[in-house]
Amino acid sequence: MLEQRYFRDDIKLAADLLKKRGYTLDTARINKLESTRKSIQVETQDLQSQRNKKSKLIGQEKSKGNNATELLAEVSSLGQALKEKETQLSDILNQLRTLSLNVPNIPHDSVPAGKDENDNQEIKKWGQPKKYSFDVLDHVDIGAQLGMLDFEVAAKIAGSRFSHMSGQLARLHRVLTQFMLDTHTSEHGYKEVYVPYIVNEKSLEGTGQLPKFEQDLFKLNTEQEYYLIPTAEVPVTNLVRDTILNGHEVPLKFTAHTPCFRSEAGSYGKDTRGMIRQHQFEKVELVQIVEPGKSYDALEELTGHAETILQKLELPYRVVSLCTGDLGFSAAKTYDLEAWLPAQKTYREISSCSNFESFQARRLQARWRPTEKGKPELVHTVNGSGLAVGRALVAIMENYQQESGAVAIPTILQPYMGGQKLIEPEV
RNA sequence: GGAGAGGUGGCAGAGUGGUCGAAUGCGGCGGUCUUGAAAACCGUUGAGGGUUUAUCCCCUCCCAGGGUUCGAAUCCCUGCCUCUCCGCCA
Repeated sequence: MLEQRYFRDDIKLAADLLKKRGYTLDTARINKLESTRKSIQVETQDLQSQRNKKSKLIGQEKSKGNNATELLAEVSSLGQALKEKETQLSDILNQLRTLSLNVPNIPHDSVPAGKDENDNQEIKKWGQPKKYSFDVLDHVDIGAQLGMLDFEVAAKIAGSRFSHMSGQLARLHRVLTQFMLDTHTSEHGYKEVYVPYIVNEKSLEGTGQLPKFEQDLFKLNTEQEYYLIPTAEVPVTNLVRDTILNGHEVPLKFTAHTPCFRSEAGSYGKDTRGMIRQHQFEKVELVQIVEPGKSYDALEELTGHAETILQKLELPYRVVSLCTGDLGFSAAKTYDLEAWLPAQKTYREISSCSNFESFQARRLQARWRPTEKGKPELVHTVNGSGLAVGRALVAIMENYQQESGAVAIPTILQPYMGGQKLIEPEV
């Protein structure tokens, strides 16, 4: 959600800024709503004020033992008009709210202009893709050869876009999250949190998934409006919903490991092979709640924390700054980390780190008090994956594959795997 | 799942339908006193919004949403949450 002042004082500017990301703001409608809002609000408040005064007088008269028939008549005639105005006002406020909940964030100045992912800007590259003396396989074939990755049985149990792992591969998958969490808590200063995997509408509205992206979510068929989380960003960021933090509490740095559930509606035919795009996957998330002036530093820092994981795993990757056209709904700026996949001979997204500025905070009413006596201000929220565990596993399988069909274990993970250096096919 | 109790300001805790945005206590902030601090005393202390250059002024908010009423923190309905007891259970 954008600042109200954009709608009131500078709608032209807002429209121009949003144009950059290919969004057309309905300025005519907003202007109209805004001007009626203004007059109706003033009228409503005036009527309310009259009513309050007269009702108070009635009370005073009655306590003196007088009967205030005249006043009573005056006020009840106000009642009808007031009720009408109040309904009109709340109707307009609702319309404005719905409208603003559907307006995306404004891209930061530093975001490269562009239409789609082809215009994203590569910021840096790290590591050298290995040369292989044999024909590389993709993770699906590697997994099949190991006998530890099975999509058919997953399809039987659930359906398409699910996976089943077993043995050492399942262990490596688990160990990866362990390693990521340990790194972020002990080296990067994040506090580990455990959170619900099911959330209510309010939480999803707070982080921007609702009302616009309901079709991407799994909604539970229960009496209450429950959804499975699409990312830990939702429950973790909502920790600070409706709170005013003291100056010394900021920044907050949280990390959480959760499963993520995405309906992937509208991605038919995309990444149908393998575990790149699943309905259920694991992710270690990084979330920072920071003061407004520091959110861009925090974004750089947090992105670095995610990069650290890739570096420790010795996986070649690159950092890409998403262009205005490819930016997510809530983000003001996003870096994607893309790991090298030898089978696809390309870099694929494995983490996405974004600064939302005050966009989420405004929806969440997440604020802080800069000074003891000062007025509360909105915080900024920054988050990123650190990393997507399934995709990290894919990257390891493909980058560390051996001619024998085995997969080497990255040095950093070997202690977690009981000193084992290799995952070999089951006989 | 059954039975009961309750949700009020940073916290604790009052509140006969009529100056209640809310007593009181604690905490916080400012001051007096003190070499300094503590104690004591005095004052102050919620959030959002409208109008305004600003002050003033006004409106809304006592879990949420409806309703009754000239007037609701107080009465009625619905939902959510918390607590206690019983049952079941990882």
